[in-house]
Amino acid sequence: MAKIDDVARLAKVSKGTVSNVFSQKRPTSNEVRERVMSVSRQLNYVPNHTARSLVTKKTMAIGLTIPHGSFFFSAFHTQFINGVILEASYYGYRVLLDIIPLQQVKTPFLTSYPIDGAVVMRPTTNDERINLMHMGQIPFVTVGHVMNENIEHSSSVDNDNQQIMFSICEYLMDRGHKDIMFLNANELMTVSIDRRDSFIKAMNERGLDVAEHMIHHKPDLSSSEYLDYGYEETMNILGKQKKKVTAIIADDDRTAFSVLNAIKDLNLSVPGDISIFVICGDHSMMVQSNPSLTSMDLQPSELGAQSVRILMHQLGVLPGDFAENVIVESKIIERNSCSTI
Amino acid sequence: MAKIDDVARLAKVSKGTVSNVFSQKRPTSNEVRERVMSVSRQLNYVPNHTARSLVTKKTMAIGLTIPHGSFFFSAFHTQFINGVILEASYYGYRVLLDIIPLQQVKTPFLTSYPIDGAVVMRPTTNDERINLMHMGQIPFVTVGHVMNENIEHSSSVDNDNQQIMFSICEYLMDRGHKDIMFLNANELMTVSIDRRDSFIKAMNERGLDVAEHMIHHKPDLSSSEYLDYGYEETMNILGKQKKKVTAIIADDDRTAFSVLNAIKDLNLSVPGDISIFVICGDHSMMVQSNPSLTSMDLQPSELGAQSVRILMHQLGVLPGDFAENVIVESKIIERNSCSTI
DNA sequence: TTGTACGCGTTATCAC
DNA sequence: GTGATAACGCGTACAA
Repeated sequence: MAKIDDVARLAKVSKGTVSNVFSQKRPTSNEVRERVMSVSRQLNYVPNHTARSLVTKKTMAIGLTIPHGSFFFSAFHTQFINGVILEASYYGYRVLLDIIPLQQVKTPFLTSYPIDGAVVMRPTTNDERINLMHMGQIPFVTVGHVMNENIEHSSSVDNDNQQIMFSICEYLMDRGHKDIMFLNANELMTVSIDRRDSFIKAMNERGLDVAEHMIHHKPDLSSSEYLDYGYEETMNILGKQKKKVTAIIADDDRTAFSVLNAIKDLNLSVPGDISIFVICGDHSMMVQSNPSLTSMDLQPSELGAQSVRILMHQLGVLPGDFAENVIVESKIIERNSCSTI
Repeated sequence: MAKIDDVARLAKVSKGTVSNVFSQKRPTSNEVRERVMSVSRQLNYVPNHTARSLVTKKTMAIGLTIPHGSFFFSAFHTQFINGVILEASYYGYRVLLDIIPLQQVKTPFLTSYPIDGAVVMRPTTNDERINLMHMGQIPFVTVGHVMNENIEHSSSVDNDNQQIMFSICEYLMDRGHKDIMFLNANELMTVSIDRRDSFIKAMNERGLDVAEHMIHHKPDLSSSEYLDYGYEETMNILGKQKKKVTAIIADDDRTAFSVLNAIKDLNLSVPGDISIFVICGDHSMMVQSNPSLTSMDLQPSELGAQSVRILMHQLGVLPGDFAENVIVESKIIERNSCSTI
């Protein structure tokens, strides 16, 4: 690989000039620029990213940490990631995927992170990843709010989880449903805590109690039940335990589909016997299902884009003030999986 | 941020010793190690990744280039990415997501890539990304074979596309289907060329011609028809043009679902009137569909893992010889979307 | 085992 | 507008 000195020598200019030609931080004369570029092409020279980073202290990359225990993305994750990538590339940033293995490694981080900031998806209570960001002084934005001790302020993007659960419950209760089962996300995620609390609150406000068997949490990846969570819970509660359930709220598309299969195997129908409401539902997947699934549009792509934008503000790439905690709109998309009883 | 000198001073050792404690490239006495680690914790010191990279010439990251024109992942991509990430993390490597915008930027790369190697998904003919890797001397592995001029040898992982198409055609023809429509992937991808050729060959060998309207290619992202490709083509050929079609081969899950919707709107049924076969079908999605969709299991996760393994060989992380071109097994998973006529 | 000088490739900061 | 030189933070020979 050719280096800057080689170019400087052949173009009969100094290193600094070559640097300026590429970085465009200072003007250069046309003549010199042409010469430098010509020699660079000839030598197949490009500035060394690492050396540049060492002095600018910018890696031009942001980290994207995928949540604990959800290694198999749902459409929500996919859309979210798309939003992040697109927005980041807009500012010249790349995205470094970051997976924290469930089994914590002995030496978590034997080196600093080669990133300028991070987007943390779906934090858990006392999320270790966030403590590390905090300690490492790495600017970060979470999707879902932070519940770590010692961390007071931090940027976040989220939907209004309380409003979401209230809307869903209201929607179902207005249609006569009282026995609503909630298949929540993994219980470690703060967003699932928010939603559970709001679910109970919404039910209580209408004078309805929530029995313990009406709320379930997705097991984590290590569990053998991970993939068939929706199926298992539905078979267990509706089939084996014969509990009365007229509506099921499913956290994501996979869970919902899994529930559909269980309902079929129980010789029940949707929405005739059971209504289904999906929280994180991708439009194209909801539509293709039979019946099509009523869901909440959480705008995952917008969540991703917004989180990057906040990060860019923190990094000083985007100027001006910015809201530390942004709420992205969400609304009900009515399809054919909920009926009135 | 504390640096290595600070630690060395406080621990009363030299820089070199601190370096050795962290890199473990040379043995150090217990006593010294303890002292260094203690001071490091106290100072919140971690080695600087960038500085380390500058001298080791390794970034410990691999690039993952997502294909042109398929910004919305299908389950195939998701599974593949999972395989890549998991396998890479096993070797201590991170994954840098790399999207090449459709609109080529004027200055494609004003800097070297901060990666040690790359996995290139679904290359196109004369894929520009591959030329860049080639020029930049970056080791890479493609998923699907390379069709670039000037590039003779290159590592790749793939399924046996010819065998796949022959198996599918045989499967359908054995059930009496002669009028098979193929909704292929984007025509730029080499894998779609392989499959198209094999499709025609398989049909011809049984004495069947393939009319032009029986093969279609997914438009690229910029097209407004991108999202509803399967729906549009089905409505057009079966509905508007009233062509005879008894079976449809869909490239991926989204296309298949989209086809299902069209068939429903045409008041036809699956598999009664039309049989459907999916090439890249995610199990959990195929199963949930009604009827469940017969598909090929391409083992995307295994494709991902294998591609990383080959890359690790190229990088010298994994010792020994290795096959340059690996074929991953694929087999038909029979479900309920194909019938005999 | 430990300490030291030097190299890695670039950018920033001065002079000119 | 351009040239020389000092950082940037770490790894690694080499000498001790």
